[in-house]
Amino acid sequence: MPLVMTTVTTERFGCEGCMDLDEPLDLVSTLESGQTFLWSREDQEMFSGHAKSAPVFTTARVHKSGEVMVLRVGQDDDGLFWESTHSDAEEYVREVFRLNENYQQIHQAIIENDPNGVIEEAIEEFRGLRVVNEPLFPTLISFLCSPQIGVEHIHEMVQKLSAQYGDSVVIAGHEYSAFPSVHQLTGVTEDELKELKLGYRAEYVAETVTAIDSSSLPLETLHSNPADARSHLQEYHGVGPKVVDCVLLYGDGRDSIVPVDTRIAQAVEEYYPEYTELSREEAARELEDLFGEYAGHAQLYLYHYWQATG
DNA sequence: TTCCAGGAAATGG
DNA sequence: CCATTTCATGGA
Repeated sequence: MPLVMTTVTTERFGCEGCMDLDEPLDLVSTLESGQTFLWSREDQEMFSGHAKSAPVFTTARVHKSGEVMVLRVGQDDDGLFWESTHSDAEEYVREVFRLNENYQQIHQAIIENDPNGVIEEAIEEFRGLRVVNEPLFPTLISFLCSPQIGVEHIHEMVQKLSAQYGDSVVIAGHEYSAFPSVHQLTGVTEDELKELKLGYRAEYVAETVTAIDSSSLPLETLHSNPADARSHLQEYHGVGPKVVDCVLLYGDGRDSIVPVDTRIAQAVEEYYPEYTELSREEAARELEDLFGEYAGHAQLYLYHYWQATG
């Protein structure tokens, strides 16, 4: 189990840039609402020369060169700023936050398909909330850890997995760890995972990692087989109907998928009562039919809207 | 102490 | 096939 530990002596990450945003982006609601658990809010000032009122978020992940890339983002009135160990970090930022998407078009599509106007209200209230586009494997393991616990607790588990088994770098005395690869998690026992307080989810993670590792096809091939991605993922121990939908929406860029959890089920009862009698799986497929190509975004706005009102 | 937090597997009808 | 129970953990 190779653990890469690189010490970088520079005070700063070395590279930085900024982007004007065509559409609003709310980092807090986007990164702290249970879509992704790969970013951490850092209690420190914004980097060089920018306002320090807004929160700053940091992640570490494996760069395409194989090195660990640390990436930090923050906002002020001038736009979205980033600093990183790697000069091409903007590509990663654009991918995660879908900065190249036309959000007016996405919003218009789901508003037009909504029979009762809730989605339009939710978009108004949560302007800047976006569906993230994160890597597949970390997203799968994250949501394997998600049943019956809160967002903060899931985040803790994911950060512990990263610190324990992932590659890391040290910058100015702070260690940043990327989420481990399939290979790095292969062979980790259920007991070791329970020491990280995964509880009964340790069994899910251990068995799923083993299954992926021993499969002849890499996990990423799911992206080119969207038709049977759902049934394939659900063969993994611990991956049920809701987890698989989260993985497809947040970890495979499939905008039309509608995960239905307890909160969405409550929102359906309130705003789409014609689906109340259906199972969650059936309701999910009906909502996808209703909202169309960008139904997953409608789900995210509805999730927040119902949290705020209920 | 009890209840709940972005559920899923195992069991019993 | 559907409904019920059980599964660890931490925080309120």
